[in-house]
Amino acid sequence: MSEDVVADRTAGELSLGDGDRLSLGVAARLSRYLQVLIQARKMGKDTISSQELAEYTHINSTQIRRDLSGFGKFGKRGVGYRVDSLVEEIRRILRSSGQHNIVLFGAGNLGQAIASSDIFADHGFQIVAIFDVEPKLVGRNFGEVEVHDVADLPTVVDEQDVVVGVLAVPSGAAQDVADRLVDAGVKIIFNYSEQLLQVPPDVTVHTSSPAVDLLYALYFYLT
Amino acid sequence: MSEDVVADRTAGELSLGDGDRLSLGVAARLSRYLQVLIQARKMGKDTISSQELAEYTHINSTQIRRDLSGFGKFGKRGVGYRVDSLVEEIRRILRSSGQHNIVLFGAGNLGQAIASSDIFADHGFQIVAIFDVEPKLVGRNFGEVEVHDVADLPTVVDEQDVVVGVLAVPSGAAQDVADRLVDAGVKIIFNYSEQLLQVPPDVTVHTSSPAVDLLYALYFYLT
DNA sequence: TAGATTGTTAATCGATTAACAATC
DNA sequence: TAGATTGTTAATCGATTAACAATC
Repeated sequence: MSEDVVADRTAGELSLGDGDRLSLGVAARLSRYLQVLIQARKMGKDTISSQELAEYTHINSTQIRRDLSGFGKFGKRGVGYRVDSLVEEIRRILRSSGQHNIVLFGAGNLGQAIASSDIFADHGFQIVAIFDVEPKLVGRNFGEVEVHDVADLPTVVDEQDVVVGVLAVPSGAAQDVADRLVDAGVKIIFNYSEQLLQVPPDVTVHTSSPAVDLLYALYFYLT
Repeated sequence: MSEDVVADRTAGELSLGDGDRLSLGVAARLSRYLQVLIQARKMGKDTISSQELAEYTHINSTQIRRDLSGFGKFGKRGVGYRVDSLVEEIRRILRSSGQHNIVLFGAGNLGQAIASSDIFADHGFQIVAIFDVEPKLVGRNFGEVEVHDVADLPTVVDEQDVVVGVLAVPSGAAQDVADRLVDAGVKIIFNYSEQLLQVPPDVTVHTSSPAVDLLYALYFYLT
């Protein structure tokens, strides 16, 4: 099932079933619903109302019902949405039902924290390898993932169909590592450093920015 | 200057100079411009065009010029914006020129990574204390910040005017720590765990969700 | 002058919200 | 039945974009 999506893409297929591409806004919101739903499921919740989803996502409840009803009648009036089935529906819509292999660069504090947590695994992202320039770390394991030598990067990316690279290295090393990831064929870079990265147009960089999020939250507290 | 803002707020003042509150969208975008500008400044850039800002933020360049021109004529035609002065202008608009004291909870891998990095310091957030339930860690220093005993939390929050608490603890401990932070008087919680947190209505929770961001980026890669 | 880039307009599109009938 | 919550409409508001004169 899930491999088909990747296979289709490789084959140049664009229309994968449901027709048109989602708008940026809808895709972003569906992703957030999914996060809350997965967590709610972990907590043993069977059903959830649009109102509850609104509280956790800070998205208006009417907007949530509107977004969901655009794809089908997933809810039950007077009850809410079944958590289980809604997770599956949204995954189907986002084409994220499958497993995706990712690589992690940097085995310092941050890299270890990421490797040991299940934040990525919970959403279908499997870390297949950690890379670090420090030879002493090569061969060690963090959270069941082995640290590999940098030289293995192209092989791993190629053989394991890796599309995403997570960058957990100091700012000074970020551009160099990004270049290596691009050369190896990675198409999405998740940047935990603050460095502004230069990449070719077919590569997407997403920079994590907790302080910016905080600034934003603080503005609304201060006003 | 900057302390006045906080002081005003404490005194219940709402109108701080420029008049109306920004819309959610404008505030979010200005925060992102600021992040890129600060980084660009570090890299020694003097001026930046709306086109360059667009590349780094993924926000349309017309939108950027529009956002900025709403507050004044900050740019120079044919040249772009001066990085230095634009940083100051946006900080003024966002009322974030000052320093804000924050506390960090959790001195594990993630907590140490946060304490040692300057991602928060660069944006005017100073970590005044780290807390951890593990007594062995109390008294140790990470990145010039000392680990305190949990019992000191209320005092630190009160004496240092702490509004923001950063949560870098395992999911299982997150709700308990959130409760402590709320009791101590923290108003904004930055949650790095996946736990869905229950807080009073006057407290804002922001949950970090790298996997969700990735899901979203991947959707646009797959389609 | 020539090239670049801002500031601004106008037109379109999508997001947001309140309200409420349908129905579990 | 009574209460709750969805699905949907209609009306408004803000975001987005192309285009271009102004001007550095």
